[in-house]
Amino acid sequence: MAVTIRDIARESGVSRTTVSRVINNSGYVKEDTRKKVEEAIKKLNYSPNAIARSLSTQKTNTIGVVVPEIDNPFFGEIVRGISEEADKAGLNIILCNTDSRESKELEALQLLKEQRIQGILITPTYTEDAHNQNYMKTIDQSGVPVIILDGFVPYSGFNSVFINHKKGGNIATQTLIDAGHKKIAIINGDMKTRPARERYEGFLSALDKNNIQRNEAYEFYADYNWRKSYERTKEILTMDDGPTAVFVTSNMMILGCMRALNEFGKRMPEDLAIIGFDNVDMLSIIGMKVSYVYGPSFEMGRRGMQLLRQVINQRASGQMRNEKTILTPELMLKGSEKRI
Amino acid sequence: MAVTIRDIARESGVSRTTVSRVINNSGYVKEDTRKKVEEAIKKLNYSPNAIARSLSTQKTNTIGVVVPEIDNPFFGEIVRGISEEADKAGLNIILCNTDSRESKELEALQLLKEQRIQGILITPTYTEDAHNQNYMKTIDQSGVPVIILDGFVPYSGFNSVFINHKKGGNIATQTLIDAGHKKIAIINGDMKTRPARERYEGFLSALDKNNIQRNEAYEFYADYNWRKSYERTKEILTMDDGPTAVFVTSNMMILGCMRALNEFGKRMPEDLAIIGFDNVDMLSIIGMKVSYVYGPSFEMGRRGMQLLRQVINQRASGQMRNEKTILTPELMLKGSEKRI
DNA sequence: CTGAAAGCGCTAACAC
DNA sequence: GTGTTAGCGCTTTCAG
Repeated sequence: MAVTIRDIARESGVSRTTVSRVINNSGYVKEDTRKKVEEAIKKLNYSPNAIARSLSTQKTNTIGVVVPEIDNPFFGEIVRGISEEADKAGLNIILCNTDSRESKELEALQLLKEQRIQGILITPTYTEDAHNQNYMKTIDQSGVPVIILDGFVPYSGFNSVFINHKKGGNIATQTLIDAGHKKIAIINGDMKTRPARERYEGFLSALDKNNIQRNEAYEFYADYNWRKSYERTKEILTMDDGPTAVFVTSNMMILGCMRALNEFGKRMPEDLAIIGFDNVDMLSIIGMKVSYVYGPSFEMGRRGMQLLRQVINQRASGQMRNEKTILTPELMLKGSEKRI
Repeated sequence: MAVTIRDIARESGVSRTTVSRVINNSGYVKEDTRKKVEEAIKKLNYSPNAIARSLSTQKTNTIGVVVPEIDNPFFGEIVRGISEEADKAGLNIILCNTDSRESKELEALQLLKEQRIQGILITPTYTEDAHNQNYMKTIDQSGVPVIILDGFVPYSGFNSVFINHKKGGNIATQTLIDAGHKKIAIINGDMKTRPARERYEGFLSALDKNNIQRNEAYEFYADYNWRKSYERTKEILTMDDGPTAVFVTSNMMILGCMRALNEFGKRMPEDLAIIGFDNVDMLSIIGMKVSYVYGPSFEMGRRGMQLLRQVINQRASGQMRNEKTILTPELMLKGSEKRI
């Protein structure tokens, strides 16, 4: 059915070996024969079979990417970063979306293993039990490098790229302090997750450094969920002796916060100063100038892919180091953090 | 290096064929031998080589997905829809992101062809010249079904899934009319693109049906760009005898429109009634209740994948029909369309 | 410079 | 029920 290297060989009157040579630009081949072969290729509209090649060379030039929700721009940006870097290296991407479900994550891992990919980049779903993690460990040790992107605490044994959430939390909080605030609240995500814990640490360390007493009444949790953040913000707005500023630690939660402000007819920073985390540039577009600390998702994808390539090469030369890349978030000031 | 079917055969004292049978659950195999084989598989931690299988069966169980910008949630949702449906059918996805560049689109197509994927789902980049389109035609005719998602006018010969943009434009405009508006503007995207053209048609047809005179002074273009839409909206707000309502035909453009309203301290629908297109639910979250016509991106992905499976089956049985699925957008009312 | 031959890991008639 | 054998389409020694 499909035209193979054999057909090209026949058509151009050479051996399959020679055809292979011109396709891969390897070894010597007389200019004349090369011409003939190339003509045959064009004539028969031949395109090499990557599957057969992979089987023969034991290299698929394919990597696996596993994310929890591809329609969240945070992950979309990661994937774009990976893709950009993968293109440069001529690597294909098999994408697996897990809907944040452990079971699908495991399936994805198994599938990728069968596809004999050269490496895996994964943003793991938060999970209490260690099953998937162990499986990833097994894969990694069996020779397929696994790179963790923005993973949770337990994933410490892997090559990985992290965002420095603690630093980010620190920057955010310090920014509020620098603007003159002393009564500072936090609306944080699920403390079982790494980003939430670390952002919280950064928050505390900034308070501490500035000799501001920690106030538990100002510490809220909203589970990365906009509805809950909306509720928490309403609480804040109706407190006696409430905070003058609040650090809202994720993109979805800042939306809920804005909703509450709108509903109460409150303005920032006059009524409440705000600083966010993640990319909420969209709010700037519509004219709501919310300052935030940007967690570089695109960059994380790029660096993850670079790290993967590096690890592949290292292992090829028998090394087995453990690499961590840590990215520092960037402060984006828009005015919402200013002093009352 | 890696453990193969041969090792399992040796370990369990049967032939490779038998091992293959238990792996694929095909043919008869005595319960006893099955046990033995399964144990060996577990013991040696064997995982079948999908590449070898693909070569042997001439089926990769993989499809290609080509999108212009994976970090735009519109495409993220499409991919999620595809992914969900692909999982059901046990198909893998090779993802190609083109950054809206023709050249990368072509590369992606070539690459996918070499990977011997079973079909392609593509949201084509708008392009003046027909080169990529012809290439896709060639691929399609060579036996690899190509499905177009939300494509432009020229892609009429392909199996495809479209959103009924005309209907959407009509619904949006009719909604404004029903709310009592007669002076209705449109801020539209690039008229070289299919969605813009069709939404415009729908806009006109609604006016026409209600005997409202078309007013060219109320027709604006902003190229799917929020900045331009911001500028156009400012123009609208400062017009003598300006419109009382405006249909803004894309998600990014509605953001620019909101910016202008905010800046001018104008309210909707009192000062200007608004209706949007695409998914702008995020605005609702923060408390800006903008009505819109939702173009079902997730659904488009799902249906595209379903269509692909159907086409694959049809062709296997020698048929070659041309299928089009057309999805009707859904009206999401939030109040911004109400009468002055 | 070019070709013969073996092999990558698996499946699928076909025979036993 | 199970094994033998012949590929799938390509690369890669090794000879020549």
